[in-house]
Amino acid sequence: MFSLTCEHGIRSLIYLAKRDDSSNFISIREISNDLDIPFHFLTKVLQKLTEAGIIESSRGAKGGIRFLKKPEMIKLSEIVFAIDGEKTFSKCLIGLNKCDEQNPCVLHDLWMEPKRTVTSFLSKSTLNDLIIRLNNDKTRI
Amino acid sequence: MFSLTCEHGIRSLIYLAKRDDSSNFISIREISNDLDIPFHFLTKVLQKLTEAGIIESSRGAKGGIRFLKKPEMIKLSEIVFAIDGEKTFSKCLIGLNKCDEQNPCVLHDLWMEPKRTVTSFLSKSTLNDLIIRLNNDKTRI
DNA sequence: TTGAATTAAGACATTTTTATCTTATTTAAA
DNA sequence: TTTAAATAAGATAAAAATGTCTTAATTCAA
Ligand code: FES
Ligand code: FES
Repeated sequence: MFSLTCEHGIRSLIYLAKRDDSSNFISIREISNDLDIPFHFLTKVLQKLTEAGIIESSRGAKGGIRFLKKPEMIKLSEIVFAIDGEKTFSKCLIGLNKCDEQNPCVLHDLWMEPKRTVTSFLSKSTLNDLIIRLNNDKTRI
Repeated sequence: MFSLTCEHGIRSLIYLAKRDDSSNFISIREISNDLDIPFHFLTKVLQKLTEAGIIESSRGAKGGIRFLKKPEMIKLSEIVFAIDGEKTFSKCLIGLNKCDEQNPCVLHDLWMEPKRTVTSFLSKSTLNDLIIRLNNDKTRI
């Protein structure tokens, strides 16, 4: 559903939201260790989120990343769009060049409703909505 | 959402269902030309569908592929599972090793409903449900 | 001011996906 | 029986995604 890169990005931000004291930077090395994501791969994933203005980074001692936006304002859809691209869920299911009412493929009409529930899930869910679930100690990142 | 391979598979079967006279084989070269899919790539895609028992193939003159099952019995989910794998929509959204009520990730609960609408769309839609939409001449494969 | 810690950036390697090419096998019909 | 037509299968190539390594730049604190 999402690229591996995107999965790493989502998990990192959930981790960050859980740990966030909103003033200090959290080191990428630490995220990498705790979430078991290859360090150098992760730095590149997080650079995308930095470019997207979701987080900011600082080099050097005490460096790392922290939120630019508040976790209650960061929607899952922003993260997915920043990493996998804006068109992630608006492309035609069978890869035709356009996807709209004027140019429907055979799947188009039937796909609209499930598509709506997916995109609404992504655009309604914020990082805060997600981390509260960590109160249940079964729940994993 | 689907791999390109899977998109090609779905489009080919829709094309086949539209053309099917159920007794003759339709040549892969023809499908390749009409749907603008690279021929040798397409033969491999269709081999997966043959292995899955959805279609059968015949070599030689007058060869090609035809349905083994009736199009009204072939669900979109079968095609997707045959090509992209059984777990295409049952894997954890953020890539954790398990996805069930006993091992939920932070997204799990919120994902269940949109996931249900997607999987139900795939398991309810048969090839026949799709090709009737081709009566509308706007509709494309 | 220097050194240690840390991310940025770019080169490189590996794996997976997508695409092409060649040869073998099968089928139908002349 | 021979030939043309077609898919099967396997080798190879190209592109994209994933993963690693090295060097540069930056930051903090001793
Ligand atoms: S045109 Fe194919 S899903 Fe909309
Ligand atoms: S455990 Fe992650 S979606 Fe179910």
